[in-house]
Amino acid sequence: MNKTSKSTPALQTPPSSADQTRTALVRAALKLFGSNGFDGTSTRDIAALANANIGSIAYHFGGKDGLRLAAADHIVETIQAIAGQAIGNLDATMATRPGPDAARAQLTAGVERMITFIVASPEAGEVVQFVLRELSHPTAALDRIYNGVFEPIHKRLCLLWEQATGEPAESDKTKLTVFTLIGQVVYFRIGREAVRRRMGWTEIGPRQAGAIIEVARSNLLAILEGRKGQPS
Amino acid sequence: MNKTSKSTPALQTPPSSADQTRTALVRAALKLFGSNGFDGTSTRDIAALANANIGSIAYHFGGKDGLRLAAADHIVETIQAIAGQAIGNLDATMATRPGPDAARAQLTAGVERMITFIVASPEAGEVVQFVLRELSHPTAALDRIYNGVFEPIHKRLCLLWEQATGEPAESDKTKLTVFTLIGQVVYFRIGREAVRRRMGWTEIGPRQAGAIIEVARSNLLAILEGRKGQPS
DNA sequence: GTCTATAGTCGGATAGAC
DNA sequence: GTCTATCCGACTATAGAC
Repeated sequence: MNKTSKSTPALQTPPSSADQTRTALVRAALKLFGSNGFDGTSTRDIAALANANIGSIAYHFGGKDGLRLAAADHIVETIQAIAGQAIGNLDATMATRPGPDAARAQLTAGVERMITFIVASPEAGEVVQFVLRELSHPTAALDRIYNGVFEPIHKRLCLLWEQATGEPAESDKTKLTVFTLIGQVVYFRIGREAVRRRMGWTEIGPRQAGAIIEVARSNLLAILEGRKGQPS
Repeated sequence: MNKTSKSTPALQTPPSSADQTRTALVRAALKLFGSNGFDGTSTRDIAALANANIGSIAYHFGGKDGLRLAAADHIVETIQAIAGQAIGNLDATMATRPGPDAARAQLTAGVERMITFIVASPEAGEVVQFVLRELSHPTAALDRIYNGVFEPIHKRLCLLWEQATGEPAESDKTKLTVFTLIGQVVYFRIGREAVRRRMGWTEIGPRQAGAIIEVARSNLLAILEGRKGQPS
């Protein structure tokens, strides 16, 4: 370790040059895996984008597969941080037991934040594409993402749904309904190009995200309203 | 791989004529492109699955890219046939101008048939995955699919929406709403693995599709109801 | 029209210098 | 820990036999 630090080290854990290489490789891998797929990405490209050498991938992660797992873990951390802000965590909900109105407010706020992230954040593109590919061809990386992201967030939303409507959180109907809520949101990322063309938009930025939020919120409220008078 | 195996076709028919070879190659290509992606599919695999030889790809389609275009055209034909049954075509709607109730009935029937195809049909998996990849990295194949499938079907649904709710078909709100309807359906295909795990289902067959249809129909009716009392 | 052989390129993994 | 050189396998495309 000759040069101690290229840039200002963090407060608590000064990143060694090894850690910096690891992080750079994971970020580059996620970007490229998401964009071009696992097979479509060469270790050479990853190393080049991370400003690292090819051998460092084998050294730090054992190989290309190790990088995929590391990218999955990175996604879990990223989404958990965002979802924690957007809809809180499971334990908090169990403890506070918000009333119907509070639960509705949390649902609408959560949907709004989900859209903002998924539609407007450039990072979400890579993440969504990465997860999509894992969903169509599951590897060990999907297990981590499912257990760390899908299941906890979905359970959290089901719980909010129960408190907003009275329908049991773990009933099939509630679970499927929550999936439809998620589906109508993520579609604006995966079908982004079709939406862009059909809407005549040249880009999908914050302004367009606002229009999407309005429609999604309107849908959510209508579905909530319908369920009140129509118990499962 | 014996050259004597002409009597055991992999997909449909013994490749004895040029047209049969073409068709077998397109079907094999769609299946493999959808499953493993364009880059993840080798011309060797395609030829093997179609029981054709590698050289025939260059001969009939000029190369791998030509096969992608041919697969896109095949998708357009397939979906147009299904969508024609499910929601009729544009001209028919313009001519008949169904009332609100008839339009609603057509919408619910259309959503139901869309789900049945997208969720339960094995063929839909290949098609959806193929289109998904085109959406994330558009090529000339997406242009054909967008013009032949996305735009006409979306316009058709928007028209039905107008007749069901009174909201102008080509307003941003209507167009976005129709996208959310589509999104909540296709999610059950692309997020199929996550749905399967969360629901504890071992498969997603007709029975499970029925449960999904119930929820989607319930959502659709609620959104329609909400829009009646809440004009754009 | 169909099939084979081959040329040329690019991929991941590894060994070893520094 | 970092980087280079290299091996070996897999790919597309093409030329030419049948």
